[in-house]
Amino acid sequence: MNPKFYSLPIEKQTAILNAGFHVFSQNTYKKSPMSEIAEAAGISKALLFHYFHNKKELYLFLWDTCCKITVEEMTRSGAYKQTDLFGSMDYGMQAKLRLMRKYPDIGVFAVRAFYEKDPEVSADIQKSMGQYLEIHAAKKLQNLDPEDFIPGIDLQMMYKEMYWASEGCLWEYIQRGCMNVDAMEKDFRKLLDFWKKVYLRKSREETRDDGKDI
Amino acid sequence: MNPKFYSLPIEKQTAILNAGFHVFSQNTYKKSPMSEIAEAAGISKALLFHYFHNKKELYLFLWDTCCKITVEEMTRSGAYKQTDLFGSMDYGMQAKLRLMRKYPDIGVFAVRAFYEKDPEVSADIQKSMGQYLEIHAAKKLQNLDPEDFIPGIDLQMMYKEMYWASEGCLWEYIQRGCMNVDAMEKDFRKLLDFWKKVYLRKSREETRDDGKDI
DNA sequence: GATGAAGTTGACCGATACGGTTAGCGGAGG
DNA sequence: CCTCCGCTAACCGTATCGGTCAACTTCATC
Repeated sequence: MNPKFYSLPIEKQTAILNAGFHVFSQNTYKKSPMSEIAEAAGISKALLFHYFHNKKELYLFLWDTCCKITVEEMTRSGAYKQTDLFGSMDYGMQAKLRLMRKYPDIGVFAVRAFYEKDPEVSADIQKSMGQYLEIHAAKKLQNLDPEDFIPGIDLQMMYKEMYWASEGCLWEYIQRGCMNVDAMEKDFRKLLDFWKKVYLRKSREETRDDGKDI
Repeated sequence: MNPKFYSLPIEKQTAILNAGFHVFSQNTYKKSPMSEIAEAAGISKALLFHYFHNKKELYLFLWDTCCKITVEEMTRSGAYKQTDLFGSMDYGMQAKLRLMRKYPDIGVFAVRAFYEKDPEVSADIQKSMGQYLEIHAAKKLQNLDPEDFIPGIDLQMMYKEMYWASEGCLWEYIQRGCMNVDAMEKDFRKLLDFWKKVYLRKSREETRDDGKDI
């Protein structure tokens, strides 16, 4: 990959990145033409080939930057430092939203690349995964105090359920095509509030008096 | 579309359907070649063109059968007749699982087709949507008795959250590529049990004694 | 304003893949 | 033996692909 890419104005750099993310997120690796990427980025195909020797190199570069960017944003958000569960979820969510605002298709690109089966790239993708995978660990659960939550609740299940719900919400926006990040943030925040009210013991105590009949 | 398609042995019919669902779910309409569909169905391209005059006809046929099949399965499941929320969710889930067992890619195909932008087919897709859209209505919420649930809970939010969680769970399987429907059913059932325990008032009453301290 | 380096592109190349057609194979039924 | 019918290999004209290259623009330097 040509280092001159980095001396491009940043808007053009992200334009190229986003064009790549977009095209590769819509189709298989083999069915994603370089010409389409160039057009989406607003440059000529020849220039795209000037920055990246071939399609494979561009693809793997996109994958690498995708991973790097995500990890950076997540660690920088402080989501991993926070000990409070909902707090760290909030920070993590904000980091994700910031990412999607700058790179609308990075999420879909990531999952497609991860499950890409084309032998020309799949091996390299899987090989580079080792470094990034353990970060997402769900060890969050280990240092949770059950006393904070409503009695008898399965904390692992609760966490899984919250993860799925936020993923489901996210996919609803993704599928729609146009990424309205502001509306997404509102929805996520409503989810967080809902969970706090339902799962946390303290907030339950406050409203418990209403329901002591029967 | 050639009516002789229907006189094929049913396994071959579903093989062709699934091949179409699969290929069209992986790529854009334009980037999904008929040859690939034929190969996935285990027949020659020429024969595929014998049953469907051209690509567009096959695509719209797939879309129509997709809608028809789904509506049939959902109404037949009794999910719409049930008045109990979790019961109807259970039935609906079972119907969905039955569908995905028979047509593993029908879900992804449906969303991709719905948001397909290719002018050759998008208009026809959108036109035929009118008939099917109102069925999915969330009027379930109207005849829910708040007394059944824990006090102070936002029922609409609860329903949305449950919907998102099941979608998120489903997408996790879908993205992985291989569709392990049995594992999916287990996960869904665990979700349902979890929700019942957390949201329903009755089940909360039973476990409340454990947590009356402070 | 001449010069040269750097940035950028339209046009091109060989190969392949596409949607769709057709001639013909093989088997069953008369 | 003929004929119908399910089915396919091979084919056709065209479009598209990854990748290259010569030439054009831009712009700083002298």
